[in-house]
Amino acid sequence: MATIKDVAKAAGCSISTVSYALNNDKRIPEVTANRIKKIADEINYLPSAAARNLKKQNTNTILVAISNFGGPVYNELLDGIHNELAKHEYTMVVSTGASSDNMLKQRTADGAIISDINISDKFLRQLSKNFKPIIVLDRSLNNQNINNMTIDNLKAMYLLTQDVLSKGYKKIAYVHGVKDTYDNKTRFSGIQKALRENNLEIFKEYFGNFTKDSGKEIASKIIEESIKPDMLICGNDEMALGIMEVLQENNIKIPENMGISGFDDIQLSSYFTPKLSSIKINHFEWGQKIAKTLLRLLKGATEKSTKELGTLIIRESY
Amino acid sequence: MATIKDVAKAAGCSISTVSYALNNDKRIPEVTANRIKKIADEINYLPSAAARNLKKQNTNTILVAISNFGGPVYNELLDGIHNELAKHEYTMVVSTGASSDNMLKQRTADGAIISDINISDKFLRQLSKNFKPIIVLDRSLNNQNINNMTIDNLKAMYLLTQDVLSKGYKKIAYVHGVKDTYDNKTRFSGIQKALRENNLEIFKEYFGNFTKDSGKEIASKIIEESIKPDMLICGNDEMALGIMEVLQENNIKIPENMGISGFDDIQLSSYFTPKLSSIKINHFEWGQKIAKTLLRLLKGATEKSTKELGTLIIRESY
DNA sequence: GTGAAAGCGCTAACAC
DNA sequence: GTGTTAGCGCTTTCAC
Repeated sequence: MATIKDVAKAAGCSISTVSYALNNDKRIPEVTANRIKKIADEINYLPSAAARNLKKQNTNTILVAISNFGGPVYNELLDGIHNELAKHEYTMVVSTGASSDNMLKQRTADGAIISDINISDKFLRQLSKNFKPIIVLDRSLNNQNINNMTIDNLKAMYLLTQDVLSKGYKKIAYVHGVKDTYDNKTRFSGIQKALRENNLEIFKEYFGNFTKDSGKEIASKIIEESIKPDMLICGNDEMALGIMEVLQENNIKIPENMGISGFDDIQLSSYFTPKLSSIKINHFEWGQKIAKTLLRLLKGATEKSTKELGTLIIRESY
Repeated sequence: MATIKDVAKAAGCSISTVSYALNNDKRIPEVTANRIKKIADEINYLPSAAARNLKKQNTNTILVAISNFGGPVYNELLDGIHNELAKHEYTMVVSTGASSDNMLKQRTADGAIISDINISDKFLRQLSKNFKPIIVLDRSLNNQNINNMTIDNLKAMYLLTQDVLSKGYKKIAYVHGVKDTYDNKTRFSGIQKALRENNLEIFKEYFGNFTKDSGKEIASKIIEESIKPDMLICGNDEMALGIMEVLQENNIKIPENMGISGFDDIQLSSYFTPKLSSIKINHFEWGQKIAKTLLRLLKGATEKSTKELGTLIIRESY
């Protein structure tokens, strides 16, 4: 590995001159700078991030921590964030699980975007003491170094429930995702709010974990029940899809025998028969907004927490 | 930010003792070590990756560079790689576009896994001079520091084509993905090999770019052709899905009027009507294999290039 | 068992 | 315009 010293030797100058030249400092005449750059290139020199980061006390990198790569919701969000960050010469890096912990602890990034319920509030609060801007997408957590930008789950579910009610459904059940998560709780709150305003109560609650498999299990239970709900509002699309699959295999017709709705509007949902009604979030745009906010935070700005609005997509499932 | 110095001061010992204690060096008695660890914790000390990386000349991090987050094929692959790497205390980080370039150049990782055709062979070869193990998944590139682990496209497509032939299809067309990519070329070669062995020739070639939209465009053309193929072998599922959508809208029945096949077996393909026949790759397991190989490479082992086998999934589309 | 000190590869203040 | 040098925060060799 060639270092700045090697370049200096090859160019017959000092390492500071090399450093200046390579960083386009105006004091070095263009001719000299170009000569040095050429030499650096020839001996295959690439600056070491470790040394530079240590000296500059920053990394020019943003970490995005997600709960897993397998889910269908992150893709566009990540592309949106990256799209915006790249415009500003920031490097974006994505991690999950233990890797996120490591990256966060070691301050391998100048800022972080968190969407991983496995990372505890406590850890994040601890971290925020030494780590500048953190934006959380999956919880309501706030302090001088932590901002939250969440989806307006409550409002979206409130609207959806009102629409469901207007279609005449009476026995409305909610299919929970992971119980204590921010998304699940606020989604449920939206339903309850709409129900309450209509002097109704939730007919039944089922408990899943946001996965398709948990939806299937729930559907198996529903099939055996003598008194069934007439509408299932699900915490997300994946559970709704799992439920529909099993229900239909057991000759329960959707929406004739039972209505169902999801949340997220993943791609699959519009291909399923019947097409799933859901709440659509423009994840790409949301990602861009998040990145823009982070960039402002990095510059020292103070930002308010925001809520991203979803739009109700009514298709065939209720 | 607390540094090792602050810990030393607080503990009333030297920084070397702190370093030893924190790294579980056996020379430090457990009592002392625990006391120091507790103090470090109290003052919120976390070691700096930059300093440590600079000193140790490694990062304990693996970079995975992919072409975009939007595609449906990477998810399981990434989870597979991470799953294996995490077992060995490595940090995995994923990047795309310019971020990948930056990470690679700056040696922010000890090794890299590349699946991004936007990164040139030349750049990779250059990089391999200073950067230890690189595994490429999307091309056939080899030198002492670069290994390739690709999908056995040729074999898979050969098998698929033979199956297609056995079903009686005669006018077989190929829908290309991005023309000069390894995946596209080798997939086409597999088809040609099978055709040749049966004294047949490709009936027609269409040119897309692996996206659903390019599939739609191609379908629009096909509709207007007076002499149509009776079978479309597509370079991947996404194009096949796009084609099917448009074809069906125009009353061309699949598989009655025209057969079609994909490659990758993405989740959507089994939900589409008709269900798409494709080549399935177990991306999670493949990811694990890749990580294991990389880990061995990191230890200095020499590895041969490998080809991951796909399995033919015959459903309803031909 | 503990500490002093060198040094990893850079940046930037300062001197000339 | 160019060079000298301190120092970022660690690890590790060498003394004691």
